[in-house]
Amino acid sequence: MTAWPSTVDEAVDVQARLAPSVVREVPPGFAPRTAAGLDVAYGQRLRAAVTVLDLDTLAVVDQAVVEGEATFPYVPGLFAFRELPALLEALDKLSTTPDVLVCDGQGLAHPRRFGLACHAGVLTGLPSLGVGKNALGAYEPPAAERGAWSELRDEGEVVGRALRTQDGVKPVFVSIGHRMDLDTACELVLTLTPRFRLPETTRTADRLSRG
DNA sequence: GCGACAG
DNA sequence: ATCTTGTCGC
Repeated sequence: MTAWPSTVDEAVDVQARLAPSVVREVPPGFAPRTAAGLDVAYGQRLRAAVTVLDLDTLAVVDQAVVEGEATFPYVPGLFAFRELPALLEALDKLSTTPDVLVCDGQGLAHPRRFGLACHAGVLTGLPSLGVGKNALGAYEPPAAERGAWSELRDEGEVVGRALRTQDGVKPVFVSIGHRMDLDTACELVLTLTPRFRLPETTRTADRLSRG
């Protein structure tokens, strides 16, 4: 439907126009049974992968891969325009609809409050959240135990959390995408990290994207 | 002006 | 993101 922008200015405009659509709360009775992991790998071409995990067993119950050309350069703050087109195609190829999208990157923790996770959520209408390996905003290191967290702030505003998913390892940076709240997002991330720093959704999608 | 800057 | 071997630790 909507064409993807090809310039930085157009992309920034798209973010400004879509940002007000973000819903910062979970749908009534939200009780996700599956979660999707989204990731993209780059080689000669890009490979977008989506895996769908059962939240009880963390087993992969569905997956899809799409290959394509990178149509937008990597520009901090405009990450979604590089990865989202292919990721949406992969989501379309799934035989099931996941209850929540777990994105590899930021959601609300973004200069214009519209990172990849927000963009993915708004365009699909699905609840979503972002888990970044690096932060955009400022934070104080959370306590060393798994489950400990501290606020991620940008320009004085709380935009996410630095969440420790394993004892003594670097925290991940969680922010809401769409139809989501921070408590629920962190709860989900902890469910998805029984053993490693990164969510199983991200890990399985990452493996799939590399073949 | 300079550095920092999700993946 | 990607270029890349061995190595330390559970």
